Amino acid sequence: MSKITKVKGFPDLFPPQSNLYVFMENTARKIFSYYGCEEIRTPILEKTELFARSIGNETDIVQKEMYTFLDKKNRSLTLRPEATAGVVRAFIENVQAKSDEVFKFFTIGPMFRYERPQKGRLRQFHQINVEYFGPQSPQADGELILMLWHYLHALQLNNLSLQINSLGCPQCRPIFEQKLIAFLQTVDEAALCPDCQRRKTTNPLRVLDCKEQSCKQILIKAPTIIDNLCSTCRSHFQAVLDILDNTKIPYQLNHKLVRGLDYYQRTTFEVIATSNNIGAQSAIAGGGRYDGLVKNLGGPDVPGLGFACGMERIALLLEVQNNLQKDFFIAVLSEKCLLPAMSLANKLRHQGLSGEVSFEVKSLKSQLRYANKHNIKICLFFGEDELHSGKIPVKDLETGTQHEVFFEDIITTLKRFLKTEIG
RNA sequence: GUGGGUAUAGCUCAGGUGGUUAGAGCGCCAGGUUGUGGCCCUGGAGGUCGCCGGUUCAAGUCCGGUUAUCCACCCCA
Repeated sequence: MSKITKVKGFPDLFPPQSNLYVFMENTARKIFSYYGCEEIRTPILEKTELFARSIGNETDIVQKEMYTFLDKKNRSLTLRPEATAGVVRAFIENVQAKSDEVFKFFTIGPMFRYERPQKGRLRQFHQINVEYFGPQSPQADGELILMLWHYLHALQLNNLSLQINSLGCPQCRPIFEQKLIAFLQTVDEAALCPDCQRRKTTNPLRVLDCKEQSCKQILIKAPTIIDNLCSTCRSHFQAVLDILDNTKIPYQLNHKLVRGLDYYQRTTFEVIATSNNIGAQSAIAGGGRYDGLVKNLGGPDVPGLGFACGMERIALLLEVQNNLQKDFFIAVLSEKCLLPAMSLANKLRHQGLSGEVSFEVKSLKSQLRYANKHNIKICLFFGEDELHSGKIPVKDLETGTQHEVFFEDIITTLKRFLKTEIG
């Protein structure tokens, strides 16, 4: 039989790699709870229209990266390429938002984009996503970034760079865009790369983060968004920066940081890893404010903001953990002992001890080798002698010391062994 | 969608200019005298050399195709 292999870009996660994901998730739950942020779950599958309307029909994500297909009744459905759209949709459908009320949610799960896989990028990838609804105050933008930084710190990540920018609002952004277009018309058309010649009219902001050296050269003299914000946006942005300054979070203003999703306005930010094992896809988190989005998707006019962390990319920065430590291993030396050994293991596990019991009789040597390789702390030898004597050898594999213990004393003895080891 | 690299044991990889029974390290299994691990020693299992076709007396090695995978571009987390 030919074997069936996984779908391209859809990963299987096994230990020890999968342990990193558990670590990232548990840390997120812990840190986010300090901020009053609660976990929600929304579907992986949504109506295609949701993404077209929120992310933007002209974006690359919608144009060429979505897993879109028709179901049995010819409805166009899409595997979510990002989380925000679905969360906003769910918020509108489930939450009766009163004015001034603040909601803080986070969600963890897989996202899907049809792209060519490379380092730090898969077709099914995983994100940790935070969304705030309600607050229009820059205090919220600040807290969100603080929380993200707190989280990344809790993961003990180093060599990170926080990049921040403001994209303005529907009042001031168009004016800036006109200025930018005007600027681009003064430069020699041929000096721009073909992509930018096109972007110049379709999405002028994107010209700003073009990677082409020639374009970068030209853009040095381009007007910046920050210099062209309206007074409201300007003071909002300054208030966010004040929070970062006050809490001593290092950041870099990045005039060229424009996001690839249309819904962002005002504050946008991105965290870049500068360590060398991350590969070319070095943005590990990104987010910002999306005030018009809830209304645009048919909800109330409620402000929103959030960020996403790419778990695969963060995983590249984490040390792979060792195998799980286990408290005990019961070596079984005779067929007659298989049943009582299992029964003993059962008792120990119900006492909160972790461990394994051999499923078959093998040489003691090989069973000890197994215990040694699997991070077992204490080994018990269960053979026919023990059945008769009522005592069992208990060996501390780290120190090598060994005692004979009556069966009724095993639990207290093991707990004592494990305690002294820690203390 | 575009470009480049790689494909040999469970894993990481060696295998100049084609030439007998395809190797190493790690891992796995078993032994090194009775029921005691790690270190060390010995032995063993395990591969249609990604797949299809071509050149040749002879292909893991050369050529073509195909698939998979990695990396990069584009874009994004």
